[in-house]
Amino acid sequence: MSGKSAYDVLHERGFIEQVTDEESTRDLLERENITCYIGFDPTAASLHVGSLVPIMSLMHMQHHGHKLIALVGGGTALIGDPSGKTEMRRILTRDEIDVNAKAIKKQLSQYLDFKEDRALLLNNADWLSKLNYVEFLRDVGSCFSVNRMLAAESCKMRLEKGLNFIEFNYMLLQSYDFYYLCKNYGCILQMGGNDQWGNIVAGIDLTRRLEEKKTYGITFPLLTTSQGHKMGKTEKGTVWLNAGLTTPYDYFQYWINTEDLDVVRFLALFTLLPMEEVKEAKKLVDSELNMAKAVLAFEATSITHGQDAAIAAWGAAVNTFGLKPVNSNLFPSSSIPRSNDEVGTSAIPTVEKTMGELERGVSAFELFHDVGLCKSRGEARRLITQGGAYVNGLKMGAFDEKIGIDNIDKAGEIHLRKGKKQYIVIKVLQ
RNA sequence: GGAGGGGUUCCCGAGUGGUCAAAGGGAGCAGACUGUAAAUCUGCCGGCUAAGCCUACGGAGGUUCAAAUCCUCCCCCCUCCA
Repeated sequence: MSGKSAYDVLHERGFIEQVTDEESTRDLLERENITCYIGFDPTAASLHVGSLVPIMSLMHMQHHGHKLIALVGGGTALIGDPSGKTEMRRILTRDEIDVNAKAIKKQLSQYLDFKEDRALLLNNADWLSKLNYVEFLRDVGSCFSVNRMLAAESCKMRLEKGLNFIEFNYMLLQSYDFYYLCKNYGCILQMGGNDQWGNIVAGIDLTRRLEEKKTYGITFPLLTTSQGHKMGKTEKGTVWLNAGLTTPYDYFQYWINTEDLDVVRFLALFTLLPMEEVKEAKKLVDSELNMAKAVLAFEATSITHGQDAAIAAWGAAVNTFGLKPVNSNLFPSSSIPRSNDEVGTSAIPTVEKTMGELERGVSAFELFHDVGLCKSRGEARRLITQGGAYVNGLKMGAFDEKIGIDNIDKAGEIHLRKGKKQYIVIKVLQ
């Protein structure tokens, strides 16, 4: 990397929302290699796009030689963090959390290098579950002012709705984590979403009181799209990082559908392309802006699913949407293919059918439902009646029109399409 | 523990015996317009080859020709008091 420090990089790429002590944090990251940590909630078996900002920040930190601790909150998930949430969430069982924690550990290894202790994966259940209540109250609880906790922004929202004691304790546990990591692993920087600000500051206070050590905190902006939508949520649900839950094709589609106003911001956050190239994208409009979206989608897919999957997803987009190749003068650092010569279709969602199933013909609305394009037959009926269903590029007329062997093309496939964006290929097996 | 207020379709939220598959809004889907963007306009928006039937208004019973609406018991949430 260049002469830039990790702080500069995070700063210029838009990762930084708040810093507890900006000047000394910047100095620190320029001067020495430190250990930092971010917590991940094991409330699901996979992380989703919402966790990508922390993950990317860790990647940058690692590239600059800092040591990482990815903390899986196996212990704190038993409590449930109330910060920034309007309602209490379900408390998971110990077993569920353990399963999730393992999956997340594995997932993070795709992004971060855990070799030779360059990064550590820890589970706070290892120490939190051993705590003794009375001792904890005396040693840690005494350091917290309830008045202050109540005044915290993160608490206010919940005070209106109701907050029970177990959640109210969350801050103490997360603070204890930071103290523990500082003491045992020399970790002096905690990062997290801006909703974690209160917890991070509390951890810094606690560490200072118990260890007499200065520690630091950085928070990331809580991303919403320029429409105000949460990142990583679509009509289909959460966009997961696990290929089994969200296919690379859908993942690519998620990114290429980025709103105009978000493209530059997202290129900076979610790709590793040099900032000079990212900044160039500010000038792009129309078809060139769409190329920038393609690059964003390609790079993001490549980071999460690998380059082969990214190329396949890109190829599918070329086939289905007529995606144009990206001009060679744009984003020279990107390895996105520059021509459409060797495009495969493998990444388009595919369903297999046998000849026998199609011999007598299947009513169109049944087929659209079976194949998963419509949630119910009724929806499929409406779709077709309203003129939003296509077979091999031709608009369907009647909802009960039969689809059968006559519709199979030379490649042995039937192409179904719902609206403009959803494609399914039926592969007919002999 | 006492008093009061609530739990309605994906979400918010109206409805307090039939006209209710349930107003309105949001989300979503489709069409037009476009750039796989946004905005806008139009249609759709529980299931079922469907003028009918089935499933739905926290749960279980009951009253009634008829219940989301009335009664009984139970569960959960919120507010105030302790």
